[in-house]
Amino acid sequence: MNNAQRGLTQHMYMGEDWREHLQSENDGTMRIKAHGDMKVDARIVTDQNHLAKYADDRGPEQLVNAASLPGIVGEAWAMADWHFGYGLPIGGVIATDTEAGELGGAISPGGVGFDINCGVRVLALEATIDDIPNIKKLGGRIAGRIPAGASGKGGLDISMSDLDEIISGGAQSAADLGFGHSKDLENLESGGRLETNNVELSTRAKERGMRALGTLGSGNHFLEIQCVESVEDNETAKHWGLYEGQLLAMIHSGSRGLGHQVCSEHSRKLEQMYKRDGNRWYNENWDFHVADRQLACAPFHSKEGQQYLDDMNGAANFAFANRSALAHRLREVLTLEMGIDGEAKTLYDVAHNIAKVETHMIHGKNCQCAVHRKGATRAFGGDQLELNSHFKITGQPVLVPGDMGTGSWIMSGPISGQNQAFGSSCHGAGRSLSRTKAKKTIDGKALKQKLENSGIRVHASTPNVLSEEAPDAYKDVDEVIELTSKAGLARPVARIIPKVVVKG
DNA sequence: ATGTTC
Repeated sequence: MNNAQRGLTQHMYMGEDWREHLQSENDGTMRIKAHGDMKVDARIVTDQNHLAKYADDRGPEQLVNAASLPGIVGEAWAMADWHFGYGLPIGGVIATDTEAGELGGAISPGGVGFDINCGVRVLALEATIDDIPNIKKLGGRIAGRIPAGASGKGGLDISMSDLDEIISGGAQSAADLGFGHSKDLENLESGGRLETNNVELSTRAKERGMRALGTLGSGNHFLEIQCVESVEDNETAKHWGLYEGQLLAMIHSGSRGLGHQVCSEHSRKLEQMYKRDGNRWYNENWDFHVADRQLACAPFHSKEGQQYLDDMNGAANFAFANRSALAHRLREVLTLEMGIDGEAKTLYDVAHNIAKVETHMIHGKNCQCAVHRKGATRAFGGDQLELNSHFKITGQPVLVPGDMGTGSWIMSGPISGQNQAFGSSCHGAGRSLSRTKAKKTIDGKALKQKLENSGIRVHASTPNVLSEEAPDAYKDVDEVIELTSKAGLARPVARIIPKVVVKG
């Protein structure tokens, strides 16, 4: 039985009761007042109109379930691109008090997701579209250099000791191995490295990692050469060196099979530690109840909680190194084709599937939290100590991929202070059609032709991935950005359109 | 998301 099937047979939902507890906040969000087992209110970045469009999506039920997690604080959030996921909806943000109860509040693999440290890196080129002599040729060269798809071929040749270095050292280790510049590091979330104490990855997880460094993966992962279409915030764009007509490269990838293996093993182990108790699930060692077995969790300070945190951080480090390796491969092509390699500077690199220990103000008091962001981008204010001082007067760049036909956005966190969603923002447009439904209804070949007619070069490993990832399979990214902005989570800086799309 | 089923 795979994870999805295991989940489907064992989860338990609270149904549609939440609709009776729903109220509009008229600030780009709606609130579900705590009821039943909920310990906190839930907030969805949406409005009546937007919510009605996705009435079939069971994400809000999952958010209600998450609001009963042990040690949860503040509110359980869903970003504007939310949709149904494993346990917690994609777009979910939950924070638990690491010091709640005897061993601390919950840390949950399902609250992070399978692709640990899936994230986005943007490189800013010192070039415009007119500087590319032959975009078709460039697209072909990039597609030839960047392995994409589920084949698992084309990873960089590394030794087991290289892999161990990467798991503990992240992007720094990738730079040491010759993949990427060390000057990029200050523009990566957490410097491209999360602290690990005692990572114990399985042989299988490591085997999957050995083959995958420098590969894009499939599904919604991509590499795009993009063009800044419009600047919405002149001052911020100028400070970041962005201008209309400029070329960017956006890399969207994660920890590949290694992270998937880590999530599978920990969620499986924890799920087995919960037994049915009425319509909930119970672990008597920790006296923890969860509404959905897919939200199986351990206390933050328990052996199991700390081991997940360590292994997750190791997988996150692999993902940072993977995006470094992908950027390195891209720079090699740009050098060859355009002679502009080293000038492709890293604007930023940010995770959108991760749990991090952060301090946040809860009811007027500082609280150390395990912030789970699952399909949610960190969006820190400029005064947060972790950020490169370059972002002090703007806030952190928030990189939001849209879909391959419409465009993407670069936003910014607040100039100072933290937003109300634990310093988080949306991570994309959000799916509106399931992969299965998209495959059935969208003709991949016709879509490729349509995109190419509108000036977008598309390289995809299979026609199916085009159907699954078609613009029509996604929500309207501009509407998602507008709601995010209205809720005060992040502010739009620039809208970006694709020129070359490489997809798995 | 995923060597797309342990």
